[in-house]
Amino acid sequence: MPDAADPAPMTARRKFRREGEERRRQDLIEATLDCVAEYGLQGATLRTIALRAGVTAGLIRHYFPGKEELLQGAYTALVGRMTEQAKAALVMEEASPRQRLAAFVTANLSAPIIDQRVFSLWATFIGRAGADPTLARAHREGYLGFRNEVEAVVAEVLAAEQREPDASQLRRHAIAINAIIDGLWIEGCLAGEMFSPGELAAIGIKAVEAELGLAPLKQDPEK
Amino acid sequence: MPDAADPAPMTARRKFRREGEERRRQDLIEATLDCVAEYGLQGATLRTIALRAGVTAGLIRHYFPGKEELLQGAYTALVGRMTEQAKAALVMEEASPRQRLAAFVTANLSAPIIDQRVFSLWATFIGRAGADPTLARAHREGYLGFRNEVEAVVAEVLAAEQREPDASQLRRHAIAINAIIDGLWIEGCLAGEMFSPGELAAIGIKAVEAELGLAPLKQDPEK
DNA sequence: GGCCTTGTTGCGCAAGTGTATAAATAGCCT
DNA sequence: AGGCTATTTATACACTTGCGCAACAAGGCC
Repeated sequence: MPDAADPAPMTARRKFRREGEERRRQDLIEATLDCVAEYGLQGATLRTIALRAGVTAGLIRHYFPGKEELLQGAYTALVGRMTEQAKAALVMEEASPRQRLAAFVTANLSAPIIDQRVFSLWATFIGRAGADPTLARAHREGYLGFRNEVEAVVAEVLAAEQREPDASQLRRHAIAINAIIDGLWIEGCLAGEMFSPGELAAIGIKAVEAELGLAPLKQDPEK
Repeated sequence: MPDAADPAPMTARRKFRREGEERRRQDLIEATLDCVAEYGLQGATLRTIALRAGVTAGLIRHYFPGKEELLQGAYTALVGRMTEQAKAALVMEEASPRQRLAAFVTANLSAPIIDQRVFSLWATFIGRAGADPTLARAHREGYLGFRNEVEAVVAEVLAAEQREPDASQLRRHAIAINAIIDGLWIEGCLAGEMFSPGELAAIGIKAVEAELGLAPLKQDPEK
């Protein structure tokens, strides 16, 4: 009785809630992306990630075999979201091919695709592509998927203009248009304040139409 | 005599050579860039860098107050080299503005500017621009410098064609052309094998000429 | 040649890292 | 209500990290 003194836990054990497995995984991945975007790969430690997710570090190992798998999961989620958003701008039915192309360019050069956080994540991960074949392949697949979408719309646009480009020309157009969008996307993410709202999209549309040899729609042709 | 036993250094102290200050700094910065490109920011530890540079880790502190300054120095050196190389393609005298523009595009889309290592470095550092104002400013300055160069050549090209674009048009052209070059540069660095030699340059030149509304030089106009 | 400066090494340290594992408790099932 | 189990916490551990410091020696100077 008297001997077993009061356990007197000086520090109470932390309260916690049990969450569904999928929910926790998503939370952890989101916290990982937050940390990578904010502190870089070196600053994204398990403890920081756990803190951001509102759990303790040990829990991560319950959902991921190790840090590497967590990062891979985070990158996969990021790429998935990016390509999904980019392609979403193409689904508008009942619009002329040209309108769809313009809408596609505009969507890819406006919020939420123009976003500094996403750019930071993209750059941080893609910077490792040279050393990590997994990343390199993931980029390649995403890039080709995106380019094929572009190529499909371009084909529609040119068909509507009674032009019949061969496969080689189509490929070149798609590569060039993809580059235009990528280049403007980067600048918009890195220094958005340098451009007035809608300016990047306008520049992009003009450049794309020039690449395809399309006459401007409304304005008088050049000066 | 007998007491002070043989010091008997089991391991001999490492031999070394004294190098000039500037030489050592450059070596250390180069080793840093190597490590960052190969292992990322997290893998670029003082010990790894020192090993690559052929010195011991402690020496780094003799030349840089801390790791952060070393990384800043490395990034500064990288940016300097990149812009220097990019601009070097413009110095050719005795060439028509159009030839200079084409040469500029070609140079920026060929080796050594198309280079996976440099791209990895660029991406790794620029990914931190969102969180590090120093990096953001460095990028901004480099970008504007590059864009101004582009704008100057564009002005020359259009002047030679008897066209008189206003400042706003010139700005838009420069932004678009810069984006074209950047976008193609990225693809060339990330997946160079996907393009035949000179293909990116050819696509870039065509896209730039389309953006400026220039008729192709040799071939019959379009198809 | 011997000294003196200082570039350079070698080692130690506290903080932080990813991983491993035991102890606790939240919440479902009966 | 009470037990079971899987989720979650907490702690330990081996290792690495950036940094500080004292000893050492390379190479110029007299």
